[in-house]
Amino acid sequence: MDEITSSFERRTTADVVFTQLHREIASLTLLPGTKLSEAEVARRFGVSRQPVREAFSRLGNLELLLVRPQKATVVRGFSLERVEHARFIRLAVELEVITQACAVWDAANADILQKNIELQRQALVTEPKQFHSLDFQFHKEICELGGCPRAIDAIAECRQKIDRLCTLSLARESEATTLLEDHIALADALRTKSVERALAITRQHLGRLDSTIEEIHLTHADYFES
Amino acid sequence: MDEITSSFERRTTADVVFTQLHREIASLTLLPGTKLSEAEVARRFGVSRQPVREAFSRLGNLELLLVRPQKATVVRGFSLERVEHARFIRLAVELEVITQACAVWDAANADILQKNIELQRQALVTEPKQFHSLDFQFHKEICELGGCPRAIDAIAECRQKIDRLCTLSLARESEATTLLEDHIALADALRTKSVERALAITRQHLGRLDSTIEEIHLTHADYFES
DNA sequence: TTCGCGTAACTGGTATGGTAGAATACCATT
DNA sequence: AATGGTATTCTACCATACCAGTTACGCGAA
Repeated sequence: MDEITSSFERRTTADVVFTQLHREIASLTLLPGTKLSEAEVARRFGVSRQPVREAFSRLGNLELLLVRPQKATVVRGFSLERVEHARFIRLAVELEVITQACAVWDAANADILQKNIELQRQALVTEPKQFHSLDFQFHKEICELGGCPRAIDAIAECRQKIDRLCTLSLARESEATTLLEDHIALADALRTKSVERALAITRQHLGRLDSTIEEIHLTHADYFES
Repeated sequence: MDEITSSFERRTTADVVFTQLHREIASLTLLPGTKLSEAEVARRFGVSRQPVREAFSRLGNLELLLVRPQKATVVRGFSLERVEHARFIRLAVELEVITQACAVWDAANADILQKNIELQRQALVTEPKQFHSLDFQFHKEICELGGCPRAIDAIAECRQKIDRLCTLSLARESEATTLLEDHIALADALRTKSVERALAITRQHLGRLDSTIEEIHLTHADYFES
């Protein structure tokens, strides 16, 4: 999740400002449409405007901020187009990961994945909060064991864009059971190397977000840009 | 500093520096390993260090520059891992685009694509240089007609990373004939909505880059990082 | 000659002041 | 009251100066 907090390297002031602002935007502490100014943020953090500027630039690259010359910079809202694009890319990548994983899958891989599923099952009843990180871990292990270790980065990037949106949904917890069933089915399809079935499950699995996205689009239309 | 660089939007100094440096890096005018310093580039463009800094930051985000605190900034070399990752993502996206395109393809779409192919055929004998832009256009039209207009952006992003590498290859021209044949076969598969065949062709089509990449990895090992 | 060390010449990061352009408030005129 | 032009006040952008690490070079000693 946190490729940002690669905390070994020297952390510059700009890094600190960036990380904090990123957190606040992603968690919707800063709502879409909020106006930010270099000077104001600089005062808030007790630093000069330069590192703030740097942070703004990076957040702009991530499409979290809209900074236009000589005009106020604002927190970007959601865009159905961008969210659907991210969802599309993630689907495409996951499908190809599954395809390649099926080609190399063996019993050892299946066992490793099974262990993760057991943890998910436990988390579902004891610590639902932890389920999401296990979910991520599940997909990550498929990438790594399937021979596409870097694919998880692309997936995480897409997830990030969608997750900011899904923070608004209330129904996420109740879906965990369904997601776990998907994971079990997917692990089984992998074990038997049933490519077509694994792909179909993946499509359905990722498709479950669509209703959530649609719901939020209707209930929080004011947070959307276009 | 007020040269009318590009018509409508106001182009900041940082934009100009970024665009120019990007061009030079992508075209290998600036070779991997070349050391750049903010001050030096600033002098070269006759601007202050600030816009240069901004440009460096953006190029760093694109993994074209490696900027490390208190040490010299260098033009990043190639990395087989990064190139293969880009190739992987592109393949994944193209495959899913084809899948979705097959689902909605109709005769009108087939005609539009056919026109492009005719142009490619002509370009092959008259203006080989133009073939590559038609190639891009071909894939773009599939995206748009297939209902994934933004997918071409992701594809272009991957292409960019690979193209910088392929500039080093001599054999690209001779491959054009093969690529055209792929395009013809792909268009045919789409017209008949043969999903599996279209996917297989796409895999083969994109796989043709592998030998080129491998060749360059061997002949220009010094431009590679890891 | 070779090795060790200190210094000087870099590097990018930060702070601050000033500038041009865009938005807004406000007053004059109709 | 409605509207047009103007002045004020925002904004991000750019330039300059300074700082803290890093590197490289040269000098002196072994």
